[in-house]
Amino acid sequence: MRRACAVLSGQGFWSRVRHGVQMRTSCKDYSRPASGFCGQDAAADVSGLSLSHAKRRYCAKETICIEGDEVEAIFQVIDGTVKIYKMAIDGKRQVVRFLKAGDWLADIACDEHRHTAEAIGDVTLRLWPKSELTALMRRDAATAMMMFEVASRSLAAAEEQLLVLGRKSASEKVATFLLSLAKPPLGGAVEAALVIDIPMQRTDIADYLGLSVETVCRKITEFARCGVITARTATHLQVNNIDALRRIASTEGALVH
Amino acid sequence: MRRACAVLSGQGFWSRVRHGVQMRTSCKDYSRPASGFCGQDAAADVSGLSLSHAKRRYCAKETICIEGDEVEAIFQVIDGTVKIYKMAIDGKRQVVRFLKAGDWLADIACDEHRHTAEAIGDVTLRLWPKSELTALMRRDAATAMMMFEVASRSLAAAEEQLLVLGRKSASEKVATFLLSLAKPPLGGAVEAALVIDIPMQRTDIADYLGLSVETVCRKITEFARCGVITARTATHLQVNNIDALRRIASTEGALVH
DNA sequence: ATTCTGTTTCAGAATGTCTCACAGGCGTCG
DNA sequence: CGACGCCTGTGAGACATTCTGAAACAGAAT
Repeated sequence: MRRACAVLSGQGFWSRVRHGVQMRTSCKDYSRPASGFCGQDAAADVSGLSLSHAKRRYCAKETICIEGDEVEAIFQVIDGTVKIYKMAIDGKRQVVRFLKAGDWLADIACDEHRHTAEAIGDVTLRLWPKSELTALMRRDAATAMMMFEVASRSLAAAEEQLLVLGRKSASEKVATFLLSLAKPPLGGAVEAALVIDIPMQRTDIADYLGLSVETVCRKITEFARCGVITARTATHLQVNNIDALRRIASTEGALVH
Repeated sequence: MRRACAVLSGQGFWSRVRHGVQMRTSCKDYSRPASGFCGQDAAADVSGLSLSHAKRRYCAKETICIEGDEVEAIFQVIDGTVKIYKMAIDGKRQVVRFLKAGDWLADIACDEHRHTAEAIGDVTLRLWPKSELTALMRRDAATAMMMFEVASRSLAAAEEQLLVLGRKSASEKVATFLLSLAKPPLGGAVEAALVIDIPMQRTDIADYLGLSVETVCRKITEFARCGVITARTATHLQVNNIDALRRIASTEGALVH
């Protein structure tokens, strides 16, 4: 049903990257300033690896890698948001997670990508050839340790999401999701008049939370009606009462019934 | 509601382990032969670590570690099954995964346990002090690499489970679960007259699949009525038609209805 | 400005799952 | 031995969410 993939296979991946060839077409110009910071997390810097590695820009909706393809590269998001999803054979889709600046996609342990990655909006990535990183990990304990921590963080997030998917109601799911976006990106940013930016579409949110698009829309509208949030635009919400949102996110089943 | 935990805190953990003191009481005798193999996976052996490390037996329903407690040890399951779960503040429970022989629980990257671990039936673990393993990982790339692979495997399993929880129906969930148990433990074991052993209770399965106990029971009965499986006892099911089970597990939404 | 495409929202009907209640089997314990 | 608790299995009704189809709406392209 939704399959638009499986068009471009994994051959010649690196040559395409190095020569800057677009894997998908119809891109705009890259006039934005390139934000040069590399990861918000200190531990996210690869000590042993030269940071001069291939940076690559992807434009909105461009596919970065496809589930089932051979893993040739590991990447870290420098700027933008990437969605990672899996598809069941019957077309059902599950967004596994969203990657923000600083996050890694490190499928090194398997030969095939376990998910499809797609750019939401324009995205800048730093790419590392799998073979190179693997070799480095084998001889440099610090790098291996760092990658272990990357994997552990992903695991913690995935397990947190299991609780959300398995045991939370639609309201709780949406509230939890909004809260996860409401986290100030880095220090500062107090509670008052918190405006959150939602780069992904409602469809993606639905597939991330295991809901239908309609339910996601409805719940957001519902929160707005209660005054908990104010919808400025579809992509910008203002959180008026973050405590109420927190209550909805976790205690609903216990208190409200 | 279900909280029986938080009784025993993490202090003196290692002394209890080394002296073989039971964390919970009322245990039966340990008359079973101790199966001495360590992990079914070649990669699961820690090359640099002495295998003479503390082995510890836990009896059925004994708590191994508690969510929120300080992480003092990493363990590998030698024999038996362990369930790993998280609790929401309102008492909702989500079983994150079940650990079989050879599986690891390696929460090293964080200071606090992200989940509670509890023995299902009697269990034998091999325990490694966190500090020791961390130190070894820092100086031995092979160990760090191995732990990275352990974390990656867990991540792959968790992400697979996200798809199950988020996008599968009750029938699909239960069928998928039964199939995961039906995997022959190690080579051999052909299709014909496959009998699967279910060590965990219906409640645990329900909390693993994000269903109610009743639904789990109902679906298993349903499969039995269709002749796909035969229920010998509650803990032993015979799979008569594994292909039908596979169909139910993945294509139901697409074909039927 | 106008068309086009895709997103967001809405409402009613259909359905799946949960909740609540209870019965039977089994082992434990007094 | 019977009482009790725990786990499993079953039924009927209530509820939440999805499905279906349709209508506004926005942004991009023409």
